[in-house]
Amino acid sequence: MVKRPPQTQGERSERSRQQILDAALKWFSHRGYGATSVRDIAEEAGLSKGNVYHHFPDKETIFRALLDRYFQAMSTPEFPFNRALASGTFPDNLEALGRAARDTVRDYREYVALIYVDVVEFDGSHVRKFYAEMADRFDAFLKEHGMEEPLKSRLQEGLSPISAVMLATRIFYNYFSIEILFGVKDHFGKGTDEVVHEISRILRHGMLRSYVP
Amino acid sequence: MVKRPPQTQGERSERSRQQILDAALKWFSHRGYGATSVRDIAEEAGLSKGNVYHHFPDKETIFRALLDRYFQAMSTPEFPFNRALASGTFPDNLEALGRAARDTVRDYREYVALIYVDVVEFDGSHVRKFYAEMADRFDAFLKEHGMEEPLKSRLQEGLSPISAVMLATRIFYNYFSIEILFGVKDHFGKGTDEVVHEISRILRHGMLRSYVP
DNA sequence: ACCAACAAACCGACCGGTCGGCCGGTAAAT
DNA sequence: ATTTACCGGCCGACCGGTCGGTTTGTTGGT
Repeated sequence: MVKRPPQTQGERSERSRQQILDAALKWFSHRGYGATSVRDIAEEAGLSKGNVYHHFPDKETIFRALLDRYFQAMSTPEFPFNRALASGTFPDNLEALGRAARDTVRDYREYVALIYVDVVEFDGSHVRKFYAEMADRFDAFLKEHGMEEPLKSRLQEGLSPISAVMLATRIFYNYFSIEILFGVKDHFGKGTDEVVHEISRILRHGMLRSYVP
Repeated sequence: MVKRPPQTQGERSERSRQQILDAALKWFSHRGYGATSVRDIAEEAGLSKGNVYHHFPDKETIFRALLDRYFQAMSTPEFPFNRALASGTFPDNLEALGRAARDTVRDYREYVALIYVDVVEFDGSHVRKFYAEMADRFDAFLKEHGMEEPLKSRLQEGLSPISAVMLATRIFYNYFSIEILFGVKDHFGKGTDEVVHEISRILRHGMLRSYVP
């Protein structure tokens, strides 16, 4: 006697919803929004087109739901990059942040592609808020973890902790976006680990030889 | 008696070609490849759809021609960023490079959007080569301008000039892509000029206070 | 009995690409 | 200098097929 899960209506409904979102993520991230048809999504999800419209009012709502999924995931403490940021002392953990950025882009590459889709086809209207609030989120994060003051005392005179963290975050995310999304291995002309180490060194101590003032 | 330019066939043909490319750039960069119709392009160019197919064998060739246009422009010495790189001493001219990156993204924002389109809808197949060869291009550029050795002697032990230039280039381009393409002003939480200055400082001397070893 | 979950038929608009043919510029033949 | 033959630029109709969204109807859990 197999234990058939009874599967209530609510469970079935939620399951279909997620199937639709998963299918839409796959298509939107590989063909863009406008070129993806609701038929493609329905077929990929194993449901009828009518059913898709039963769960979502229209195509754009599906797209927005996917970006919400992503931004919500990025805001939890369990998010790999946030874990890396919280578990070490910045900027001593720059190499770990680099690896976390790589893992993030690798695991969420389809969502990152969605950002490009939004910038092109929606003028960035769905992602703008997220990027505009990024600095404030890092600020709150540093304060919550009691990192701001100790970090500030280690930084160069007049350098804000937020700028330092933002800079490191952006360069690592950008590097691995090109490696993973663009499909370009070693575009700095050398291996990934070496690049992460070199970037970390430069961010910590600069590219110029130290000079005695 | 108005001096009507006689306009030979060849001139007319070239003019139509450019009108098609300009129209295609506008649509591809705002709606993506798949969601842009050849009718849109023809209408925007003031030509018939049949005529578009007289000048280009198919839709994808138009897209490729646009990316070629862009990459060709970026490879000339007259390109603003290349001029800035050639006209100062790296990394003393980081602020100038930052401004050149801003001007570039501003002037070529539609082409930058095309890169996102290619990554999403063509898996990056048309832009991959350009990014894969970027480090080599910078290497050749530095050698041609006799910058490599003097720069190397100023850099930290074991730091390659290419990595230094690549890092600076990527972070500035990325910063202004978010500002201009994503439409997010001051996403580091402070004004643009200040960010460029802060990034330049960090790249040159690091974020950490100097220490006596 | 009722309503959520689903499928399928359907709508008008639009898709990329092709086609036949018109028209004016170009050049060889006269 | 004129005629004639040709060619490239160009147009609009047309092809089979697909689009986002709606409507209608069936099924099955509650």
